[in-house]
Amino acid sequence: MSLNPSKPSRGRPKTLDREHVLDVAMASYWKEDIGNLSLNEICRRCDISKPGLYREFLNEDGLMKAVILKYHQEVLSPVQQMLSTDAAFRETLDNLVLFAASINDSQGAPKGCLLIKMREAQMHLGEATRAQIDLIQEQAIATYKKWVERSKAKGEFTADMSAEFAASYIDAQLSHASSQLARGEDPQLVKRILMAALSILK
Amino acid sequence: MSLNPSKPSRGRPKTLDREHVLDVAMASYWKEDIGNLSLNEICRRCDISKPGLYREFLNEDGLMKAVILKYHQEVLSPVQQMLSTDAAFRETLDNLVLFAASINDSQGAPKGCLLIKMREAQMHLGEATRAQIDLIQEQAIATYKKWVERSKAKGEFTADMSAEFAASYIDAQLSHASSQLARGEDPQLVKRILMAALSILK
DNA sequence: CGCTTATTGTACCGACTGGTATTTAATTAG
DNA sequence: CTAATTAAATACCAGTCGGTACAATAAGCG
Repeated sequence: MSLNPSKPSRGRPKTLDREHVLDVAMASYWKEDIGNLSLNEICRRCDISKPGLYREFLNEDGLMKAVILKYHQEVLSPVQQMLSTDAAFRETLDNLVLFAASINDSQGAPKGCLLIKMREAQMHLGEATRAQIDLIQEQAIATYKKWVERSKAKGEFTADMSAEFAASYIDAQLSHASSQLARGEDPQLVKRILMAALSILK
Repeated sequence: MSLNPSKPSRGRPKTLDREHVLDVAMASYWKEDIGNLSLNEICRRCDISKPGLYREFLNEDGLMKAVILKYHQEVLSPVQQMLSTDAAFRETLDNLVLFAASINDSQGAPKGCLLIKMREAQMHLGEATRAQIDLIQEQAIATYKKWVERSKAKGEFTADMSAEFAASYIDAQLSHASSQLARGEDPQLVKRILMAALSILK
């Protein structure tokens, strides 16, 4: 409607590129120590003024919530979609491992999952950010659970445990792998540990 | 020698109680968000002045290193000793689980392992603290490895994996359990996940 | 009693934080 | 053109941080 891309609105035209700011902020939070990344630093990196950032995101909490939302849409959603396909359980499980342990050794590349990293950051995350993280987390567990239930129905999941527990277990192991990667541990070892832990599902 | 407890040394008598400070600091770091605990706050809680703390511990890095050292001596050493007994592998493994998932629901009680919590704190830990953490970590892995090797020799460990990998795996799972507890997750669920993950060793 | 030695706490430092009041610049509407 | 509207950036705020200069204090020694 009014969101017409060619909107000759009143006032001074906006130059702040929201997506660019989110890109820079996401990469920064992902790669570096979240607790030591100030808004001032983000502004410096985006070459925007601080009031500009506050006008766009309200406050630090707003920025981080927007970042985690973008991360979910761009990185996590594809994985969740993969869990909704009809592929064989083991095949999907392998894909999950590949995703979690995906190795990108290029210097400065982000390691692990930003969501997990934020969840583990004990720092004072704002309420909105925290709520957003919890929401995504719940969605993930629910997705795992449905996946396991479908696989059980197909006879592809035979381990003796509830779908509920299996979902928690899978989430826990993937989270841990991400956390190890973020800490800089050897990706090959992380992958082996993950595969060993998930082997109880076969 | 000269460390005689009754030393009528010159100068103004010392009133700063090093052990008390370490107790308070350890409990604080253990229970709360490490990144948001300032030296000022520690001083307030110990009722000491800031220069007093600096004289005793040099700087924040020194304090944290001293804390993690105390934690190792008081909390971790007994566990490592347990791993050096001749008890049956499974029995020791059960004890390990009990320790890791030890439930203390009293309000404000520390959850999880301080060492793991510090390792995960992405915040800028000082060099001395970081080195101390790495050292203890290496010791732990080495202890696990020896334990597995002894158990293999006794025929009590039959899983098809190297002692090296088993040690990493055990450490990883215990770390993760600690991390979950610190995050406030349900201790019963954490324990079930841990037991499931360690079941591949039996 | 000073003199020396050692520890104390007050009061401060510069740097940085999240957040904002205020002015200036760029555009459309009339 | 002027007025209205919107966004821009400068310059600031109070608060906190890790860390320190320095003077006061309390003891033994002579």
